[in-house]
Amino acid sequence: MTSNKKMDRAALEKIARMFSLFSDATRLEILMELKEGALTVGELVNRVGVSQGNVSKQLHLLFDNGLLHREKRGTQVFYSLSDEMIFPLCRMVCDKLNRDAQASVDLLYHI
Amino acid sequence: MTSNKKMDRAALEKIARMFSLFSDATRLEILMELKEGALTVGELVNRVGVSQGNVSKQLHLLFDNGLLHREKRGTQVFYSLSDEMIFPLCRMVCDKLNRDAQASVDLLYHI
DNA sequence: TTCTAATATTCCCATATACGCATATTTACT
DNA sequence: AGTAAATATGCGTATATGGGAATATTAGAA
Repeated sequence: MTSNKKMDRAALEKIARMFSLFSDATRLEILMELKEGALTVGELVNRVGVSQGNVSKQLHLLFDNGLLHREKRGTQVFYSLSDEMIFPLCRMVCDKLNRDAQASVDLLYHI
Repeated sequence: MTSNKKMDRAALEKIARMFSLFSDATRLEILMELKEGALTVGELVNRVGVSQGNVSKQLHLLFDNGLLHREKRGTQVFYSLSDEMIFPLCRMVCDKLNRDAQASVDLLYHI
């Protein structure tokens, strides 16, 4: 786990796959909307600006990869976060982007 | 920054773009190889199992997005990490994958 | 059962991209 | 200048995928 040995390709592919789940704005938006709690597919369709079919597909993708929890209630399906990891992850990326943006400002300032 | 307001689409696209840089095993491998310090393109070609042209392209992609530092020395080019963010990011993803794997084991164990 | 609402799935299209190969470019050295 | 080494770039291809539209499926209500 904490070894220094080179990470093998298979492990890197799994990690890459997980990152790829976060590499789409629509999926990120879905995850953000779920921050406060479970929502139905329909409610997510209302909030995110894409088709119902697409929302459903993205939800399944996230669910299949262990990022969402699913609960059917009548004809509705409630999805909720099964892992809060996404928030600190986004936070780190945001901080990096902000650092870069600030660096650009500093550069301009220097002129 | 710490507001609760909904993150807008443009911000999410930027974040998604950054995640997409980490969503390829070859790029992750390059980043891992650079953990101990700067390496030339040629050395990276030796360590990562893809063509020279491809390594060069991935390096440029990472460089253009502010993840690598570049230094020409004669005919060689040394690339090094300009941001260590990738390691805690990978760590969190790894931990998540390990939790899931462990959960699978537990599930089997339960039978 | 029939109808309706909610969700899932299929089909198709357009775009993105990882990759190898070949070639161009750059830099140092003779 | 000419050559060789290192890196970058252009081209073509195969694959992946986000998206909408249409359709199928599921489950409750009448």
